Amino acid sequence: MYQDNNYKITSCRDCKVKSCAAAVLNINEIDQVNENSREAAFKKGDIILHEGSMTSHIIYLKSGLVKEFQKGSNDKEQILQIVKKHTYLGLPSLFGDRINHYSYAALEDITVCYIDLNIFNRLVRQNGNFAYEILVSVSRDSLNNFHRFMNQSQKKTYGRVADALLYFSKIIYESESFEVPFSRQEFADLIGISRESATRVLTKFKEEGILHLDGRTISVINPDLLQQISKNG
Amino acid sequence: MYQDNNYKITSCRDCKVKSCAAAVLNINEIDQVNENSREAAFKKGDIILHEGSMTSHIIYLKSGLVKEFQKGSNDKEQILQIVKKHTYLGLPSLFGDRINHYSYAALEDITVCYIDLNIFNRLVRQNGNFAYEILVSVSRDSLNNFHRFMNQSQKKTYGRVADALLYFSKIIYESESFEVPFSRQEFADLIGISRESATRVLTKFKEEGILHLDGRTISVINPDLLQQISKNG
DNA sequence: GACATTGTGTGATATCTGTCACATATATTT
DNA sequence: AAATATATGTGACAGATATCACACAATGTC
Repeated sequence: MYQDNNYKITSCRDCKVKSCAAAVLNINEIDQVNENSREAAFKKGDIILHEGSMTSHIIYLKSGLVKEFQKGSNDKEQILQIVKKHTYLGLPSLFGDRINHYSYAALEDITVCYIDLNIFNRLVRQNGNFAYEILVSVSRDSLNNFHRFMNQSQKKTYGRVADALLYFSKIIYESESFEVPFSRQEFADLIGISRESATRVLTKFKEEGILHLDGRTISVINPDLLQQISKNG
Repeated sequence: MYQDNNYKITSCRDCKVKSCAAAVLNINEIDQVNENSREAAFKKGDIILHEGSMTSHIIYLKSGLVKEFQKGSNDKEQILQIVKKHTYLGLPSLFGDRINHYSYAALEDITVCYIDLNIFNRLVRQNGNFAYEILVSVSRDSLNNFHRFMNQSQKKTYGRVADALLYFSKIIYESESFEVPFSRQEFADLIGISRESATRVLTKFKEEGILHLDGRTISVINPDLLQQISKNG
């Protein structure tokens, strides 16, 4: 569903997102970004970036939720993380081989900014505070990947499901009740188990009074117990 | 086994490791580092950093091999990666909460440099090229964690063992024949399987003529087949 | 060299989890 | 509203892998 206003140019000076580059850039630098960036809107389900593609622009997520994923060699989709607004997408790829290692898809209607790669690189080298911000961001990404790795490596199905629920509850939605933006299959892909196993564990948790289930809406009743299950594998 | 010359002060100006900070720092900056850093030697098996400790200094690995690991909640050791010389240890932790998330142990006799954290941070903000180098390093780390995660998530035992062998052969030792610096238990910890499974897969590979085994020395005979096994899970 | 300690190989078994099969529920289209 | 497609729940089963148990080898210690 392509729409005409999909690509509209706005001014970075007027951008209300103060957490982005603007916070540590001076007027001059912001204008540089402004002249070499554009805003774009995506509809729920749209693919923003496809793994394997070359990086030409940095993408900054202005609003909405995005899933970061990859298709394994066996064509199984593995979801790496859910990206919240005010985050740059795919930074590690930029400072590596410049090939995007992940795909990104919109989980809801979103807006992003495309920033020219050369400008971005120049700013990193020019503005130490900006570089530091980016370093913090990439570091967070690294630790996230590490966390996922440990989860996968040391936890069994129950622990992983518990972990995913806490992830949604505490980090993504910051609420005990939330609607998972995924089908059961996608939820399973997120934690690397089969759809059937995901279903079974969720109903088990429901039976044990740990949570309420109503379609894709989940209410965590006993987060402490979830925490314990997550911890003990 | 503590020894007197464990901590000896040398000059960064004279440091022969040109790949480190020195490459992108000017004389003035190098002197700053020099005044706030020191060299140290560790014996094989020594712990260099313990997970959970606060970060006060950056550690640069000058020579030798180091294993990066973490003990899970179930006390099971998970080895994250083998770190080669000319690498900073634990960067992501520095730009995050400043708590070391990993432990590091020397796999052989090594030397490291301790660099004052404040100096390091100042340099990042001051020298864009230095910041960029660090960004590349952290990005590599992030992608490595991601790679490990995908391996864990999508591969079964055989694929993981094959992958580990290729890792040793191609990345760590760059040779078909090498002595694994690990016990079978540690080798298993590296890829997140049981000791017994590790043994079984290795002997299976031996029977199939993929490799030679002589204690901890492994010779890869058929790397192509290993590659295929790794790829197909 | 004898002993203790630690590491390694290998079989038997239990458990966990993916796969298949199908019923039911929900969403979408006509 | 009926029909079709898609998503979800649930049982039966097979296969993979951890665990347990123990024999044997290697290594370190006295």
